Amino acid sequence: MKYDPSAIEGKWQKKWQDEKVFAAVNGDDRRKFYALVEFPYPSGQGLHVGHARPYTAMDVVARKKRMEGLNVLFPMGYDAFGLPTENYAIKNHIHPAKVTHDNIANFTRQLQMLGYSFDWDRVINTTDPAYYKWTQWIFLQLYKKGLAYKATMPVNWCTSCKCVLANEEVVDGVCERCGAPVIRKEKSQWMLRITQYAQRLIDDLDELDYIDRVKTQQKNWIGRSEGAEIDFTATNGDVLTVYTTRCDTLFGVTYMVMSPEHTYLKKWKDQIQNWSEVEAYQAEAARKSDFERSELNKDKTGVRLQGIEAVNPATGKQVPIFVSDYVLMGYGTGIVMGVPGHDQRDWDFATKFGLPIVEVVKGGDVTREAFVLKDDTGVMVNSGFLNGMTVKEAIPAMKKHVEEAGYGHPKVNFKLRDWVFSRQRYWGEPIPMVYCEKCGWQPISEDQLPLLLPEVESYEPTDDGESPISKMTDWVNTTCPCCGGPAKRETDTMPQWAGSSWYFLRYMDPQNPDAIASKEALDYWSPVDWYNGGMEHTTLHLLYSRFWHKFLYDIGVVPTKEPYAKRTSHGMILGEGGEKMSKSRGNVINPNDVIAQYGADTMRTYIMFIGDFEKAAAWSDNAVKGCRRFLDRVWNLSAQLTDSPAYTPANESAIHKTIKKVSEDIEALKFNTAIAALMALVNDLYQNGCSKGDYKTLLLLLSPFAPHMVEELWETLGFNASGMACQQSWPAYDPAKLVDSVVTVAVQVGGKMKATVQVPTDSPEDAVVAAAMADPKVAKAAEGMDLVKTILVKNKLVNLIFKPKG
RNA sequence: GCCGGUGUGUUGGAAUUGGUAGACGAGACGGACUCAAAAUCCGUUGUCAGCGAUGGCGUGUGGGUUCGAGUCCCACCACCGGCACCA
Repeated sequence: MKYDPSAIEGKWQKKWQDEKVFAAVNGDDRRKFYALVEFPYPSGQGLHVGHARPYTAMDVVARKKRMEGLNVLFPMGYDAFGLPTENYAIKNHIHPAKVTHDNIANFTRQLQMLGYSFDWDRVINTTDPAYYKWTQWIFLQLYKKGLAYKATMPVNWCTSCKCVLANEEVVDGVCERCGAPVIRKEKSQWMLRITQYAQRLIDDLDELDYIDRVKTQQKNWIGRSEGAEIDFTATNGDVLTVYTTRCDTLFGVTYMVMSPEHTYLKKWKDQIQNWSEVEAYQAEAARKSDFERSELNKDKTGVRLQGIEAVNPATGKQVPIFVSDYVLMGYGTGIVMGVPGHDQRDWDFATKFGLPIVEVVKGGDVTREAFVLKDDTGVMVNSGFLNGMTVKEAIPAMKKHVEEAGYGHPKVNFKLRDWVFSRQRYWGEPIPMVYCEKCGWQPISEDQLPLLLPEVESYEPTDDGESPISKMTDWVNTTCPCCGGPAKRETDTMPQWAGSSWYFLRYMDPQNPDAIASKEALDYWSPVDWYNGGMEHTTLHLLYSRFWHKFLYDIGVVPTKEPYAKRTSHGMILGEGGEKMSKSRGNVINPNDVIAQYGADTMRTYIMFIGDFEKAAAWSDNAVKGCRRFLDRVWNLSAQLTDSPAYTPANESAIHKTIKKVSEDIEALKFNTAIAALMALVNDLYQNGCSKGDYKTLLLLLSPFAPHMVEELWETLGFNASGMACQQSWPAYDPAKLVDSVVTVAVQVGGKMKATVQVPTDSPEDAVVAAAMADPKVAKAAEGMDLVKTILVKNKLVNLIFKPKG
């Protein structure tokens, strides 16, 4: 019989589902293993090969772990709130809930066609009120602990989505989603105090098994820096606090700079003699987007304040104060001390405005550029009591000094900003807050959850920048939970990232009406043992969900400090020729087409074989054919088996080696070499003949990759007395069988490869050298020479060093 | 500019972590089967020189360490990803 995937794949998918073969069991005695992949956003385009790579990888892991006897939780769900669905709904006048429902049905069908071993009874959907009830509940807990607050501040505003974006969602000055320019806009927003967790989000990375590039990227994003805050005094008596990482250069300060947004400016209005000039500069700065301010305009601009100066606390000298947009209000204190000798930006500014440049660290030429080195090569000069110290000595000395003198203290700063949590859109979780003129913002009572998203006529974003829900006066007008008077509901909704910040917890107990999940379920399954997902989520989803989880830990809801014990990441799948897959390039591969042409098992095997899992890989139709050929060869081999249940002696060592290789490679994400090893084994089995015993092991090793085909063969060959292939124990190897009786040893002469010789395994050095010397090529090289040294690498290599005789 | 990563045949990629470079695929070429094609099966396939056995060269470039370097060290080049006026 010929291998015909279309005839067998549906049959096994149905069987796995009907018999709930992959159900995870809460509280089971077996050791648990929680394998997680990022749940998809159910877009209208359906599943693409980019999903198939991580999903197949973790499916392989999950299937292997089950065969190893573990109680595996491998769930799937849908992260369905968000803009694309809403935009589609607007365009086609279909309710987003309906769009979501249809897209989910399509995704589910596609996922099932690939034969993934998800526990389909645990599917979740972030737009389900029974789910987002708990997203809202978590928000209320954050609010109660003071971690959610409303603030009016300049925010990132996407001009096309007409919506606020988080810093993490702005890429190169444009909206991460739609590519439209992002401008600054003053808006009152719900914010989450992720900055309060900044230090812990860095520290706790140390205990986690995350790949290094994820750790470093998170650390860089959080951006910790150690420095000091130092108080200067203005001539009008106000205190000007600056943040600096180079307090050693305090004697080199020749001016101060304030951000145009600094509140002192308004306060000083009457004392600033050139106020109109300052005001004009402020207005100009406000007009620029952040992008223009940072990217395009590295040329320094600014205005000197007339009438107020600052006093350097170290020297007592007066220095001028400037306003310049190279100082950011959002970092440090919004005021910077200008040290042009040792900071390139300050040097540029000082040069432009003709300010003095004082050298306080020797080693460079401050007339040409700033000297910024922080190592031991620089020695302090022109710096009072610091003179003669290296920079490394001067920094702690100065920190100590400012603290004792009472005008400063050590300070740690982070680049991480608080998380802007409001979106002016319809398709998201309503924020369960009410505004009362008398009582201010009030949380709705928990027994009112879920606060349902109201039906509206139009999902269009409004031109005034308010959510479409704001037009639903019936819903908006409510009573104050505090005083019972008239009040209005918050009409902004939560961002896309809300529902995904805790979804892995819900899988543990997906139907629980009384809690996120039961304590027993949380205790049993926490933490996620292995989480694989895209690098693009490192500073978004991954950071946000760690933050929420730490908060839930603090309030006693979850049992672990961290949600994910292990995090790995896959590379992108590119189109044929190495270009990014996109509709406009017309090089998108649809998994359905691949399944129709070659079968799901070929799709799965190829996507694992395509290359290094962590690196980007280009699709190749020809290489897909190669994987199908491999599966055909496995299938056809079943027609020529010898009857023996034992391993064929000629294959025995190869089989044990393959078991070891495949087992280890799956754990190490080296799926490509695991499959290569299976291919090599099949080549051997064709060469040496294949017994039923040989074949059985081959099938088990192949089963995580090509499960449908393996089950079919398993059944037709009558191996199924003890159940399906996926229910068998994972094959074990015997270390004793890994070694061959004879090994091939490479012979080098002076480090150059000359020959190979066959010797019994573990031969002693003299025997190997003797065998090597017997080789004609080696013998020729040895003519007229003395053997002065030999180096033996057991069972591998021998290197012979000769010297001319005499 | 800063941080991280990568660089190996025609091609996707291997290499037990310092020990036979190019496993396993793809492609190409040759052969078998076939009236023919497809499929399948069997070979060959880094490069240069040579009819040949064989020899030289070869993992981005240049140095170094070592008996031995794709792997370690130094300097550089190219590409990819992240961050970027963060004081």
